[in-house]
Amino acid sequence: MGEASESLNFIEHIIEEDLKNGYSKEDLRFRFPPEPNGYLHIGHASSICLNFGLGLRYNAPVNLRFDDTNPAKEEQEYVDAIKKDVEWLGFQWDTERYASDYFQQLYDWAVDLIKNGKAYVDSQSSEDMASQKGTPTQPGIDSPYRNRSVEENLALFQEMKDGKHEAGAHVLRAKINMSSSNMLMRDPIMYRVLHKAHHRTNTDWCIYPMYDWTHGESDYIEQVSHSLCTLEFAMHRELYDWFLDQVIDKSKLRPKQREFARRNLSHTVVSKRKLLQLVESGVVNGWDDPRMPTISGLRRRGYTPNSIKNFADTIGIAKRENLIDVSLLEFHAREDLNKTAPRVMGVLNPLKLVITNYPEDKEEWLDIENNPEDESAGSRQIPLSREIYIEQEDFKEEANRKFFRLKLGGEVRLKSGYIIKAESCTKDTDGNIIEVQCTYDPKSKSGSGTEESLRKVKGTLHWVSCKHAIEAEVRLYDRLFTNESPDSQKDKDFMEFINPNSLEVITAFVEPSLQESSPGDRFQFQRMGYFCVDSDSSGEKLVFNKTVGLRDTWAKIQQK
RNA sequence: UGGCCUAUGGUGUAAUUGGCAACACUACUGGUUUUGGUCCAGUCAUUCUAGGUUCGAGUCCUAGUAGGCCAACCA
Repeated sequence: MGEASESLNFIEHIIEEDLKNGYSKEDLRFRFPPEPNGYLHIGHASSICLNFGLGLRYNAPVNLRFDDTNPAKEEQEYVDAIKKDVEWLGFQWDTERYASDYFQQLYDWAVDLIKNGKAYVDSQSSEDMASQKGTPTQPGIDSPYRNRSVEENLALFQEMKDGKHEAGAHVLRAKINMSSSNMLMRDPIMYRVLHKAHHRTNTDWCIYPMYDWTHGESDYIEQVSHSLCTLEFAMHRELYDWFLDQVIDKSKLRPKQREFARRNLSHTVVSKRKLLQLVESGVVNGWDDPRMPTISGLRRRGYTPNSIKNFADTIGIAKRENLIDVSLLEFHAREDLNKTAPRVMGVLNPLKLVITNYPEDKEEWLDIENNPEDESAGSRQIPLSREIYIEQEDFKEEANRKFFRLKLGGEVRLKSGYIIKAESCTKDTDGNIIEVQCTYDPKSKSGSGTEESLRKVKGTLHWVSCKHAIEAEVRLYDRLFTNESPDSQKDKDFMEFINPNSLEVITAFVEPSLQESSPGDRFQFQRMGYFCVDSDSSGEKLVFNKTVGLRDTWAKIQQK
């Protein structure tokens, strides 16, 4: 596949530069390193596309590595969900790894560090250690335990490992520099005691390594060439390199960490912690609620893997702050679905329409194309009878010239059917229109080739035959937050911006062919938008999620 | 008061490394259309500011300004 444009992002420039300076292409290796403490979201999708995209571009292996060093938060459920999401996006990892695979190696290296006087056991409370840490503008002070003997450190660390100490009693710290301008270099913790079962190693360990000690060494073990992470880890790079220096064998490849800005999406939050909060507070119905910006939520909403990958490619990768408008994500959904989603008829807000000159007992099946964008999609038949449903907003008693739809005395075409003319309408006692009476021109049948069928009328309506229609639940979604950047408002919690109307459930009428649909199927409801069969759907009761509406020029005209 | 990072249309990303600021989205104009969809054509920028180097600066230099990040036994 030739890229239309050959513009490179800054990460690719770095790799190209490395290649130019003697790096062998065979040495390139990447990794996607999620922590299994939540579901993946659209921001992760961007990172997945970056890392796996690099793998594809350079024909290099990409590992899926679970950063599972904190059994207090991590669960197998998340591991499974993450694997499913990456696979669904269409990527294949080289090997499945776990940081926990390296616990023994990490431990052995830690012992080496102690022997080399590069690490020590600190036996203070976390409060005491925090108070000694200093501030960004003031240096910290040394721990009273900083100069313990190697023998004592070794013995204590062994006891920690053997479970002889309570959580919090001791930690292993790297001995670096308590007055570094980088707070992370002020003797960072490498290990803490934690009497918690781990989802993979169970109770084998009661000390667990910290992120900084684990991540770079894991990259080194896997011989990852370029370790890409988000900007908030930029300050960690110095420590990443320091830890690497302690164990590196010069004959092996030295991984390098580079940082990119996380992608923020408007009108939502992209943070596992905040998404968890939405789930636990019941604002949404789970991680895969179609309103969630999680990969599983987008999948259930009806997004395709392609739409998400194209989105990620389009927004690219850089180092500056950003807030990507959700309309760009929606564009990619439409773009992909337009080419692939079969068109069907579905009336969301039904208004009954009677064709008074259409025989009472007559019904006919009309040919209709499945997708005008895809000839090979073929056609199907839909039933017409004397009584049909049209969309409420498609009829007005009177309207100006800009209204192309049905009005009294006006004509309109029923999609793939006949031209009808509105003669009269019926209202209830409140003045609401409850029925429209029309006549049709029997010679105007679509595709019949008659002079009448070739007549141009301005409007075309979608419709379904009353007696053939099937009822379906349709879930309409709106943005989850009313603010475009809910979590960056000063003095306001993001929960204050929740849109109370983000979900609307209605009963619609859809064409009978949809009876055969199954969960995950995606359709375009003609003139309305893209819809996806929900996992709650069954033969008894069809349930559709609205993925995204069609572009609506008419709505814009009305606004003026 | 310290350190690190970043500034290009309303939004996101480019710019052959000093040579006509490009692509996509959004918005707005028109055209086509049996989806007010799709498709097609067009419009929308003092590259944060001020100086400097240069025939030539988004790119290099100097000084500012603005924003983000950094003190969890989280990752």
